[in-house]
This record gives sequence, C-alpha cells and structure tokens, in this order.
Amino acid sequence: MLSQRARYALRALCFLAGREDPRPAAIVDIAEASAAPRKFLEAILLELKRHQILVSSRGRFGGYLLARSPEEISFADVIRALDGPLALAPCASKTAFRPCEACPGITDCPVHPALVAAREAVAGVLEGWSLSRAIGPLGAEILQAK
Amino acid sequence: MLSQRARYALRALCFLAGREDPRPAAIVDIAEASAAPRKFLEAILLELKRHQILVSSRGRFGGYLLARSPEEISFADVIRALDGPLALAPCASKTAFRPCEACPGITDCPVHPALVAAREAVAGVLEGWSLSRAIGPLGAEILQAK
DNA sequence: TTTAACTCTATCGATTTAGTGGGAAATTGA
DNA sequence: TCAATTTCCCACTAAATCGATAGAGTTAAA
Repeated sequence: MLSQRARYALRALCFLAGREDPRPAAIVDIAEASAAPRKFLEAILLELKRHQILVSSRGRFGGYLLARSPEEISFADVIRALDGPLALAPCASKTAFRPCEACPGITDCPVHPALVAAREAVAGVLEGWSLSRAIGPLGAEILQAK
Repeated sequence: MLSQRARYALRALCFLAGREDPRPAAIVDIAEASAAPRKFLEAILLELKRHQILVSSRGRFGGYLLARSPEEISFADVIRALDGPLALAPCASKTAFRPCEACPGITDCPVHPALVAAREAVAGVLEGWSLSRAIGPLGAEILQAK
C-alpha cells in the first residue's frame, strides 16, 4: 500500500502537470487542488524537490513547478521518492538492493525469484506511466477549454 | 514492502511444501527451518490456518500441514492473508475495494488507472506463482535424495 | 495422567505515519 | 528600507503498526 504522502504527491503532481500557467503554483493552491492538509503537503513537496521532481522559488509569487516535462516524470519516480523501493523485499530491489538476513542467499532462496518477478512487473507498469499519461492525452486541452 | 511476518510465512510454507513426510510438522521444526522466532511464527501459522492455507492437529505429534497441494497455494494467497491486499491503494483493490476519501471518484481520478494497472501486474505474477513453483520442479526429488 | 503440542490473550518497546506549530530566510513591491 | 508573502527548516505530538515475548489454557496421544 502507498502511504498517504505518496497519494497526496501523485494528486499534487497531476494537478501541476495539468496547469498551463507558467508561473509557479503556491502550496496553498496545490493543497486545495489535491485535498491535502497544507502543512503536511509542504513537507511532501519539499521531499519531491530534494528528489529533483519539483523546482521551487521563494518570496512573493514563489511556488512550485515541475522540474521537467510531465512525460518525463513517472509514477515510479514519485513513489520511490516518498515510499522507497517498489520491491516487496530489499533483496528484490534494483534501486536499493540489500540481502535479507537469515536467508539461504539469493541463489538458494525459494522465495526470491517470485519477489523479483513481482518487482519487475510493477516497475514495468509504473516506470512507463508518466504524469502526462495520467492526466490523459486530453488533459491539457480540457483545462484550456475552460 | 512485505512485512517480516509474510516473509517468514513464505519461507515456512516452502519448507512444508518440500517435505515428503505425511505427518504434521511441529512449530519448533518449522521455526528452525524458516529461521523465525518460535513464538512469533506461532501467531503467523495460526493466521495461515484461519485463512485455510494450513490445517493443524493438536496434542502429541500434532502440528501443521498444508491445507491443499502446493500447486494450489499461490504467493498471492499467502501475502493477502498476512499483509492484506496486493493493491497500492484500497481504491485499486479487487479483494478489498474501498473508495478513497477526498478523491474525485473512480472515474475521474487521474491516479486510479495507474494503480489498477500496477495491481493487475503484481497480482498476475503472484497468483500464478505457487509453492510448488517456488521450490522448483526438483524440490521434492532433492529432498528425497538426502 | 502425563506430556507434547497447538490456541489464545495480553503486553512491550521501537519505529513509522499523519499531521501541527513556530520561526528563519528569501524575494518582491511599495 | 520596509512590509508582505512565500518557501524552508526544525521540533513536536498522537496514534498506529510492527516485531517479538510471556503465560495460561486446551487438546489429544501414549
């Protein structure tokens, strides 16, 4: 299960991906759009910035913008930034591999191959799922039509 | 990430699947084989029994047996029994669907389709991955050869 | 009736999670 | 320069979860 943080993050990023305004969006507006508590979202956006998914500017008219185009930000990027590896166990992770303690070892563990297969399956989906795909091919046009 | 409970469970079940002895296995032996603390494993096996993955007999020479053949027990069964739904969010679960609060709704949520796709991917793998597959086609023979 | 096993409930400490609060730093506009 | 606005950073709390342990109770075979 995703954490609440990751869910807020995905909603917030979809909102940002759908905006056509080139000026940065303030936390307050993002919080309203993604139905997240303002202060809580603050920490989330900061984390996304640390992972180079967002860029920010301070002061008046400051706020957040996507660090790159929505096609180049995948759900996998976002979830990894907030919840860590996609894998079901550290020993099955590609981005944060760590052997499990008290295990016969990678080659002998009967559980390991299944976890690797599961990780590959979910990573295959989420790495290919970008923000632009999430808001749909019509996402931008719909907003523009308003 | 899987809980430690689920990991112990998978190891324990693989051990049971590889045994050729028709008599039930005692907790102590299962604990040793799966490198799990005895009392902790106790609760896990009980949970697996509640989910009809194991059957038990009490008293002297009592213990646990698989409730059905190893081909008919999937990793998905085990993980669902101990960690709950495979989905990344309740709204994407097939076995325990629940709409997320403060969400535009299934049809309008831009995040939902990705979570459903991820769930289908991981369920596809884990539902098709049985204990017998985990211990390998040679699993039984190897044990017999000893 | 003893003994070896499962069953059940309660509890504990550490960690994580969700969320809040206050203030410092930066930027803009007057 | 000053005031307003906005991000940034730190500390903190309450509740839940997780991994694990303890102990009393129940069952069944020898």
